Amino acid sequence: MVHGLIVPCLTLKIREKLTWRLVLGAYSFPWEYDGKTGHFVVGDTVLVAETNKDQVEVHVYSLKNDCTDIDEKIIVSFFDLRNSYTEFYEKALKDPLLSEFAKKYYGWRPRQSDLWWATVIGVCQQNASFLQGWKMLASIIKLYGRRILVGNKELLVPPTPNDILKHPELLVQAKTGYRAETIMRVAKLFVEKPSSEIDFYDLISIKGIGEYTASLAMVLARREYWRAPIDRWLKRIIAHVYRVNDREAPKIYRRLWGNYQGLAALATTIALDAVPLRQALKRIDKGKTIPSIMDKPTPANMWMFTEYW
DNA sequence: TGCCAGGCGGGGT
DNA sequence: ACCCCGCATGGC
Repeated sequence: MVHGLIVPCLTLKIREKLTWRLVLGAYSFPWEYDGKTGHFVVGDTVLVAETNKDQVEVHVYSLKNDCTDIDEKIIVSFFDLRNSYTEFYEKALKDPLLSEFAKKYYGWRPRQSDLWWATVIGVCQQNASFLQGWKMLASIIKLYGRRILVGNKELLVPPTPNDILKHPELLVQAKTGYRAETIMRVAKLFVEKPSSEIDFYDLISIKGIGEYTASLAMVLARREYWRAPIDRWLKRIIAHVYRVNDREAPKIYRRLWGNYQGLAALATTIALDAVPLRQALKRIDKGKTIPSIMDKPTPANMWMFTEYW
């Protein structure tokens, strides 16, 4: 149990209309988003985003009892407010798979992740379903038990690389299986080298991290949207939608999405509720290409399912 | 029960 | 460059 000392530093009213419900809610646990307010730990700060209709106010709190060096850039960067994403959405509106999603959620973009945790997210997605992977992540968070109190809200926070190295046995308890060894090697890298100096090649040279995982991490943490985290799931979907061989899928995706392959890949997982491949292909054939599952967790609604995590 | 699921690496050809 | 297999685990 860790309680940081929380100090309010600044508040910013945001003008951009971003389909905030999805910006704050996609891939969020219940302790991060409750349908109205988002709580996100960003480095040594906590961002609290309060929505009121389509108005949003973001408060930045310091975990270090010190507001020096804290400015609006943290918020701008976290939500990528400097970029409008129009080029992506122009493409998406014309795409057979993403047009409905783009129409309904125009302006959505991923929040910026911490590179360390983004890499763990990637590892937990390896050879596992959406639900299995995110259960692992929730289990890791709960077992290591880092918490921050913001007002009367208790935030659960992912373990640090040092936490992992100190208690590696909890990874097995979290049902990560053979991924535990990989996560430990990742933790070791992040202890040895400052996160800001770690790049794609550092990640991919770790045993257990391949192109998919490293690409996903760089998409989530660095917004390197030109990278293509194409797994078996997306490869088959691409082949199905654009009527090409599996083998040609990466080439076609690059041609179609160019600098936005990573963004398109993430949007696709949300649009199809990350259902397993067979179901995903059926959904595409039926034209159900926006989030629609309500009775179990999906990328779009996982914040509603307290009992699953 | 056995097999699959958002990968990966090692060992074959 | 390919192809193939094993790998922890949970869910069906």
